[in-house]
Amino acid sequence: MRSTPTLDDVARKAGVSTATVSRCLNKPERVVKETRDRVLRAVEALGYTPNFGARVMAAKRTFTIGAIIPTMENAIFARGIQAFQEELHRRGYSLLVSSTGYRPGAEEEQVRTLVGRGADGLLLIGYDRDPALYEYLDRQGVPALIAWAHQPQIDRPAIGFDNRAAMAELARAVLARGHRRIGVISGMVEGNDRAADRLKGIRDAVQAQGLAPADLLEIQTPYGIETAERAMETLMQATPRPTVVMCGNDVLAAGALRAARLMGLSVPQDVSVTGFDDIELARIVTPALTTVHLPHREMGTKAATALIALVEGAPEAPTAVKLDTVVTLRDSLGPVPAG
Amino acid sequence: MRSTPTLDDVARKAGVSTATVSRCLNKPERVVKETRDRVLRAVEALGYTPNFGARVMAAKRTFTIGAIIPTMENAIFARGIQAFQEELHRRGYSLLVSSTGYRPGAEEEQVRTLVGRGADGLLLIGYDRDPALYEYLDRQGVPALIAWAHQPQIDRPAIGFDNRAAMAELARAVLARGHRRIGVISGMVEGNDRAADRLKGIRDAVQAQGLAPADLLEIQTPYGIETAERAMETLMQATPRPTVVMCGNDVLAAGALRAARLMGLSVPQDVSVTGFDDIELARIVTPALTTVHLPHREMGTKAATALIALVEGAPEAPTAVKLDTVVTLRDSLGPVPAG
DNA sequence: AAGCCCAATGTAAGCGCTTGCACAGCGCTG
DNA sequence: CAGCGCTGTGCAAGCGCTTACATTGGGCTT
Repeated sequence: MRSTPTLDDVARKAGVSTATVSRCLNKPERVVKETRDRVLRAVEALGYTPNFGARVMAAKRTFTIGAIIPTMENAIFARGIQAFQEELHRRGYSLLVSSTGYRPGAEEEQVRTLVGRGADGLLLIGYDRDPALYEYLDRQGVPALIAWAHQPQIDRPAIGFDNRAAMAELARAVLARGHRRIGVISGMVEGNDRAADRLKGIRDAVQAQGLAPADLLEIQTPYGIETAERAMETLMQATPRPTVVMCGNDVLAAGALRAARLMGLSVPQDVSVTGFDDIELARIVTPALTTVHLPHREMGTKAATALIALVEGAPEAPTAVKLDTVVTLRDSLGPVPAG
Repeated sequence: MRSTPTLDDVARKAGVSTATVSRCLNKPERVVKETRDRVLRAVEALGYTPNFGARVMAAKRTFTIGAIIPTMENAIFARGIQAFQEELHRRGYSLLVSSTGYRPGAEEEQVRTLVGRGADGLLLIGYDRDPALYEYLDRQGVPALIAWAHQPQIDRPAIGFDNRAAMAELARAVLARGHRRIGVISGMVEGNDRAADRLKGIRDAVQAQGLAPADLLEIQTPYGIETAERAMETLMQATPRPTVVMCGNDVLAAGALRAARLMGLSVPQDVSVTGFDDIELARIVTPALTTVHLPHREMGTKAATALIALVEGAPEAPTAVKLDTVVTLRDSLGPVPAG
């Protein structure tokens, strides 16, 4: 049984040294065409594939990027990561994915694992994490790009959306329709700056309107249809009842919509509902969701480009990039009900 | 600047040899507790992480599994892969993901890339592919597990569902409600045995009922809400109009539902609609979808276990595993309309 | 024609880890 | 109490590749 051919085998077959073979494969321009052809023919004949481990060890590069996300089950991550992977692949990199399931502490462990595996760069979600982790990455010399968030005042390479401003804009649209009693179903904000920012955005707009914080009925709940249904039920029992429920994302909004239907409330006649993200779901539910559109695919693609630039030590360090969001009005938001 | 600690550093700090440290990490039972504790303390203190490349090279294992899926944007893959990754992580493996976007030929290239990167095993979707690819994998000694499909007559490790039987069962439920004029919106069957099997399942049931194939109005279309809407419009223009439209998956069904609404048809009074997969969507749309529930998470988890067993050369080669599916009746399927 | 430079290639030193083998020290057996 | 088998540890040889540095030899310059 002959085992997989090595560089040595190729070198011997082509009658050159291993160094030359290696150069042929990595910096072809440093080898004269004639030699190169001979080597490449030998590579072909032997069906040689470089041994990944050895290459990593010697070159200290893996052409692998790691991404740590909360979960692939949320369409927004799935979509962004999909685009990210496609672009990475186009550029010759592979993607190692890992998920935390929103478990605190899980991220740190995964960062270590991925760095240990030699990931050349990391894609991380949001800013919120132990500063020690950032130090660790700096010390290891592994560049990290923050995605799905954008905070210009923080000096870290990032690409994302201004969740706070976007949600504030949506809230203004809500206020403009006369709503003053506002229910909020937010995701858990701890360790999730996107959720926190969205909540802040609502408060910003409400305050700017001169309303008291008490006019805001806030509930925090883990993401999920069912949890949102429970939250909606609670909200609808308040007196006076909110005339609109703003949700931290579309999934929560879908749950709210469902709960409303089960309670016999029609949307938007009895109560309005808004979402955030504009995933496919938003257009499918009845009534269609008023939400904020986020260009997830564009973000994924640009994240790949930026991270590769970082990894390859591009001259100009990419900094915080903000992607535009669009408040998208659909049927789930109506004027405040009479009475 | 001190760089990353190595095995040597740990060994020196703990006052043992590198061999002992290595054993502590890999086969703890071969080291006496006292020594082990000392070593682990040193590991902790130094913040040591094994160097991946070196480990791969010495051990000839990467502890990396590759998965090639059509796209993460479909919830069924996202969910299954999420569970797959979680289990892999639990067992000390990492996941390299790659997607084909249903592009023919893309898979072969990705298989080569992943094998080149030293993936210890591969997760592939469905059976349908060039036999040369299987040969290549066999030659390279890289085990592959087929997921999301199950064909007992093919002797390959696989884990999935009997799409054909499951769809046939759903079709029988449809027929039992009196429907005889059946529209079908299927995914593209070429190179997609899941889609093909589901279509066959419908035909099986219809034939068993003694109906003519012409009673089936079939349309194939790429997966997507919009494409399904177009297909639904076409179907609804047929005379006589189908009284039920069976869709290849829930996403297509969601599109069909939407098109029906836009055409002013109510479901299930004017026309019934069924889906397949039972993703979240199915419970959210109005009316809720009658569909076939597939245990995607369970499949992902079991796939991880099975693939690791394969990789680690477990004595009993796992073979084709079939997971149970459940026809789930909801409001979108009603009796055949009168008249 | 000697001397130089440079391009093309070879030599060999690791990279950090795993693991087969050797060895020391112990408690038993006979 | 010699001899044995075990267990726990150390020694050191690679694993296959990249790359700094050394070597070679042809074409120029002067």
